[in-house]
Amino acid sequence: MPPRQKHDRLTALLQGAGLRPTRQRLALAGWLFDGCDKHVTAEQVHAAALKQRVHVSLATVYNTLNAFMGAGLLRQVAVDGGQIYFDTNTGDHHHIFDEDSGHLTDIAASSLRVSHLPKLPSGKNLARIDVVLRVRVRT
Amino acid sequence: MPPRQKHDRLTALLQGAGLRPTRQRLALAGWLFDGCDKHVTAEQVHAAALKQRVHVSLATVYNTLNAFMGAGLLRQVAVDGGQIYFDTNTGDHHHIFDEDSGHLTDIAASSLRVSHLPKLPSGKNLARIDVVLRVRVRT
DNA sequence: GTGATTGCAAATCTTTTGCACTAAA
DNA sequence: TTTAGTGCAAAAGATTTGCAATCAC
Repeated sequence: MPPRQKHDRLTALLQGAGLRPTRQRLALAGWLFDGCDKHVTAEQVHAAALKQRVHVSLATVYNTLNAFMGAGLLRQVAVDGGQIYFDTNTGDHHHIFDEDSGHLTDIAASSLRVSHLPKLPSGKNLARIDVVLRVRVRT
Repeated sequence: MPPRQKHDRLTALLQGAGLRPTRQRLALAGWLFDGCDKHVTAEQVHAAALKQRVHVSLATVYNTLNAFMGAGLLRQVAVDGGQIYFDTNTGDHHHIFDEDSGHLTDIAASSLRVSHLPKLPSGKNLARIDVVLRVRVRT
């Protein structure tokens, strides 16, 4: 995609989410939403920004990621207590977590089936089902 | 259960796990493994210990929880990135997570069914399946 | 006795916040 | 011009670690 068109697409994306398309947000969005699904920490996003010579402070990375989350552009995944992973795939899907490497992979919601759900607490609704297949090398 | 018998049970539990039954470990184990499944943070364990007038430092609580984890007496649950939850139920089960209150509830593995699993990365084995049903009040 | 365990404080790591400054609308 | 967003540094929260004192074996 030509740079001009890319810029316009990102600007539309951010404005559509009610976010001002600032230079920092455009840079982060350009990397996050390049079409490849990602599972990243704030630190990794910061490093990626610096690598493409865009100055963004780590605080702004956190602020931006949280803003993107609030706008529904990103999701959080919880796999280990340590740090927060942001998932650029906001569609209906699950994860494979490699316990050896700490690496996350998406799996389509349709590639597995959860059935026979138990009764939920009264007054509560199912918001989402998160499935994590934890794998590791055979011991 | 009489105190003496309880003490012996806990001592056996710790020794069986290869851990020395120190006063602190016995106190924490006595509360953690009282028969009721719990989902707790280190802070909550520390508070519970102090409430029953057992002096344990927070650092020791962490060390102990990690030792219990290594011995397979506890498990970690990841639901939100914030802090680590320790689960006293090490059996095969899943969770309901109440997004409004942050409260976790166990559900028996048999109360739901995960089928049609995708192909796993080659050389890797399925270590565990974690399912979290995220619920909240109807909006 | 000897090595594991503890307590404390300090260090580390991740994330958030306050505030003056800058940039978008 | 008006308000949202940014950068920095400092704060906050969670967890780990170094080391001397203590305890279980």
